[in-house]
Amino acid sequence: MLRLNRMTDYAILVLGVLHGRPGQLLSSAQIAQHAQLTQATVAKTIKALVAAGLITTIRGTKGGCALAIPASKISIADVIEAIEGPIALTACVEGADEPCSVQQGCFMSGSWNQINGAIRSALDGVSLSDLFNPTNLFPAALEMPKHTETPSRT
Amino acid sequence: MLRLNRMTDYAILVLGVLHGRPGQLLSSAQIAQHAQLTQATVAKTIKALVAAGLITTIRGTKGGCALAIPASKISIADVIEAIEGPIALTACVEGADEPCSVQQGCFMSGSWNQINGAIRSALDGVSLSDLFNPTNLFPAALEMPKHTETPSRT
DNA sequence: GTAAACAAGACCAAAATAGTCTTGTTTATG
DNA sequence: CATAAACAAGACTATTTTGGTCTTGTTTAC
Repeated sequence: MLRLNRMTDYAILVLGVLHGRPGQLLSSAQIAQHAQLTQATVAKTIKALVAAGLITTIRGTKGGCALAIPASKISIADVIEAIEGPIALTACVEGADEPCSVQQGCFMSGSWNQINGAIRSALDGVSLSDLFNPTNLFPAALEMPKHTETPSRT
Repeated sequence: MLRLNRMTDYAILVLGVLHGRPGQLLSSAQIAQHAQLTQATVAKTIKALVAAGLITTIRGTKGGCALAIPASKISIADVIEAIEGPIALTACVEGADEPCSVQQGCFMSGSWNQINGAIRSALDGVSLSDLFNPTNLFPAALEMPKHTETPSRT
């Protein structure tokens, strides 16, 4: 199923909230409220997004988070990599933690790298603003929708 | 990480064994031996591959398995779908079991479908024979390598 | 100094995955 | 026709991964 894990889903939600309120510093509690998640879960998500350089935070009272770079410059691939690590279908790939133990390196790795590259560029080709403002698809401008229930993507 | 689950890895191994011995009927025990897996695990893998129509089996003594269609006609996407179900990054997609509960359908689904389509075609573009005979990449003909240890792909 | 906010990691719970086992059916062979 | 070899199918268990919570610490505005 190649499913994204739930944390990645949350990350997209969090980024969507920030995207919908440009220029504002939002606390993790505020984000949690808008995304319908607990503050603890949002904090965990934020940690990964900060580490990846996608959002910036300011500590202390009056602190909060904001997008570090414009949503149009953040690709889906960036988000997935921030949460789940490198995008690759197997470990038979350069830089994998635990290389395939098949003799003389995996004979398939060439093809897998090709596949992974194609997937990577598919994910790189869609930015968060494409995702949040699908005005290309539906010319009538849409508001940033509010998630009112659990995200629930299988 | 978008990783394939281990069963899919096994499936590719099993198909690789069959591909390496064209025209032969191999029992699950023989396949298990060549793939360095237990017979029970191979049997489970075979079940899914048969259900997907990728291999055929003959029951009874002298029975066994063989590829149902040439390896060049089986894409990676076929194998993944056989084991893991539909290829899609989220459930925000037509036909998902549990649709995203966001109001009025998920506003992102258009973009996700686009992404999923790109991934799907990347996986569709590589056949098992591409994977097993990467002669395009390395002109010198390579033998079907033997997996001598656990597949171990993370 | 106090409270609001981020930071980081330990830890527990729940869910998904992998693997095993048992029982049943089919069929070639002597 | 009995037997053994092979597939078929599903129940069940164990392991691993993931998700979520909790605690403690640091920073900073007031």
